[in-house]
Amino acid sequence: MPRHYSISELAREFAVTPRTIRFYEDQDLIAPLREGQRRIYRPRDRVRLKLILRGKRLGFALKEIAEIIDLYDAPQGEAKQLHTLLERIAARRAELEAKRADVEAALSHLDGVAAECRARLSALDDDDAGQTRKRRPV
Amino acid sequence: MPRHYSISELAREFAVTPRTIRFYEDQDLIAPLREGQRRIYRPRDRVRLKLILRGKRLGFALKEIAEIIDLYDAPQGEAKQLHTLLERIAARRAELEAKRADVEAALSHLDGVAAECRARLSALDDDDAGQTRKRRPV
DNA sequence: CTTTACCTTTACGTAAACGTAAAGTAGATT
DNA sequence: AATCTACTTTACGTTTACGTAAAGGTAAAG
Repeated sequence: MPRHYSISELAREFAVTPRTIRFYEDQDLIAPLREGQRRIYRPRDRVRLKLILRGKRLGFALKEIAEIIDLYDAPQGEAKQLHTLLERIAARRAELEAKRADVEAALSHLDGVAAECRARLSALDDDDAGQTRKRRPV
Repeated sequence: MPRHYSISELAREFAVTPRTIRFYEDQDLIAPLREGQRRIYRPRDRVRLKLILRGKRLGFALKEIAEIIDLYDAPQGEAKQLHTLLERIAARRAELEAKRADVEAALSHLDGVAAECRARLSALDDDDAGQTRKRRPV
């Protein structure tokens, strides 16, 4: 595994444009090293990008994603800070569980429609059978 | 339960503005009746709005949501159409399962951070105990 | 030495999803 | 009759998340 990546390497891997990655940097979501003028992305930068894109797929805004990522690489500090960190993690957990509930609801709704769809299909088959006997019933 | 709703009633219930609901109508996502000039929303319109908002929470664009909703109230038609409908449903299902996987990954990642956080806390407690004996260990 | 392949910054453009104001309508209330 | 209250349309404004040139730097290849 390479120690670091160029911007277009990362762009290719995650199917985004370099512009997108530079934009995330501009929004302080990622902070690659520089080698002269060029950006050098370490594995941890790659992980951050991955987290950003996952957050996007789940419908989080970049600002929210920034807060979420901050949770990940901030587990330093005193006991009090660790406690507030745990609270913020719990809040994010709740958001994610809500999203999971939404996904489950959407899935079961979709399954319901599919079931009805298949029912209509078998009804059509039955009609067909009653008239022409061409298809076998389910 | 009321047979129908005004736009501001729906807006209140779902915590959006009337403007938002009118916008969805402009985008052909919803089509209320009219009583003179006023919009009248039936229960099915309310359900549609609910589906729209759920789609939004999951990060779908309004155009995608339009296609998804079309799946729901289109289960009419011939066998061939029903088959292509089933295929499109399967495609949406795959998208939703991918989203669910993303949610699960994010949740377990978050749990990992929380665990590390608690570990650091107990380490701090241990240090404390070794020095002052004030807190009990976990 | 020039071309090629990447990279850089700067900056204006754009699509999506509404926000917000303006100006008017229509029914209920005082 | 006048004033609310809730609705309407029209239209320009705004934020987010990039797209898309434009103009230039740098190192390797031909």
